[in-house]
Amino acid sequence: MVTRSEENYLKAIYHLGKQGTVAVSTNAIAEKIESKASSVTDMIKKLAEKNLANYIKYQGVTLTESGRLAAALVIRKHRLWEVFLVEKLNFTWDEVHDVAEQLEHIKSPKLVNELDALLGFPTHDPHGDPIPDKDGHYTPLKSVNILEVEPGNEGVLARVIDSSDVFLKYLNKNNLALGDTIKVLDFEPFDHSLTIETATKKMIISNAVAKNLFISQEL
Amino acid sequence: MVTRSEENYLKAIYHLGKQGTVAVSTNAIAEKIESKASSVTDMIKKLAEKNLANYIKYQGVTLTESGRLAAALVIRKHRLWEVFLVEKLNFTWDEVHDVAEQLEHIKSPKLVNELDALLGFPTHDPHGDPIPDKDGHYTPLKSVNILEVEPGNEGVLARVIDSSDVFLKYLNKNNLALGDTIKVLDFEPFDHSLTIETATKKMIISNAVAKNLFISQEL
DNA sequence: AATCATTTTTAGTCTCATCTAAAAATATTT
DNA sequence: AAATATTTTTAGATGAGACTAAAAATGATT
Repeated sequence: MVTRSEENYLKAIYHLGKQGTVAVSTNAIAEKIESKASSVTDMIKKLAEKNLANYIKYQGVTLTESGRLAAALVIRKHRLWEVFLVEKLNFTWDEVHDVAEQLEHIKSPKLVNELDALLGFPTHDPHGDPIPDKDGHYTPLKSVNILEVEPGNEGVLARVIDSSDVFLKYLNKNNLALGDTIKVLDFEPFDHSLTIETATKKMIISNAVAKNLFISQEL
Repeated sequence: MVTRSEENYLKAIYHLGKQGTVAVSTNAIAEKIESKASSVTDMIKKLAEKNLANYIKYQGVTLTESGRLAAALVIRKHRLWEVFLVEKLNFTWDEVHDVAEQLEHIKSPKLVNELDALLGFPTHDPHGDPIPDKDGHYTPLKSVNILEVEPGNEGVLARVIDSSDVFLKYLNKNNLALGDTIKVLDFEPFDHSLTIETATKKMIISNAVAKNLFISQEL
């Protein structure tokens, strides 16, 4: 049995180390999970013991095949629940995270599969992140940071990185939502801000905001 | 903060002691929760410390007003999730219990209220048990065991007690479901079995089955 | 009322997941 | 390459929540 706490560590390693393929440092995990390095060392040992992680002292940690799968399945649940909360229970995308963080640990294969079906087998969560399938696989969205788009080109807002309350509220306030078409008009070299145009208006976004917006140009 | 474990104890006391109004023994709780009497004593002390329970050594335990509310809200969540699983996710009523046992501990007032709305504010769960409202109140179903019904009278199947797989499968096989109107035709003193009549057929049910069927005569 | 049986409580131990403080290893700087 | 700084690990402690075994209280029986 993988405990709730172990699942959280697996998730952190998965996110920090490109699906757990790249070694992640003890401190990085501690920061992500908001714990202390010593706690992380303890837990990593336990994960290695259970064959979920590869660990060499002082060298950081990666995930084994089964660790990677376990992490992906937790992330799958997290993102499916996020879709459910937004689509069926009228949550806004800045409200879903804490609840999904609890729901992702519910253990019931049937529940996950039925939830998936109820939602129509979604491929992305409300933040634009891809939802892994039952085998932990997904096709990463080919999205590009809006700062790398040449002025004059446009695309669909496909993903945001920061999922803090303030940032998502900022997006709401400015009528920016996933799926919106955004055209890049101008890049300002002085402060690295961007002028963009949406269906409804023209606006200037700071570099700090732009860094968090990813658009997909295909679709 | 009420922990998951504390919630389980509150629920047990609530169920065993008529909403926690009647003193419940340490042993009874231990049996219900599948733990040991010593563990129960420890936990009861903690609940009393938090003003959720009234505890006098060797005299059993009752719930305080806030303990009663806390327990009712957990039960509310449990039963709402059961409805959700059956109505939206194609669970059969014998599959819901374990999962609902996990889901009932999710903390999010918004989640509960929205779920309630999504389900159309149900008043009873799939087993016929009433769902408490936000204040922990509910009108207990005035249902009576079918063995206590005078031959000749009828009612609506409102509640079943046994929720084991075999029993629920038995009901399915014999086309008996909650909401069905059942008329009692005859009581057989020899083996305490009953002859009943449903919309579709006449049948004889054993005493063991009859003990688990409750019908409501108003509605 | 005295003995026996049962229930409940206490005392002490265990595991899990965390922490602090100190020691050890690695990385960086001069 | 030595000294200093940073990171990581170890050692030992803590709090939940559970357990076993023994002691204390209550209840039942003669």
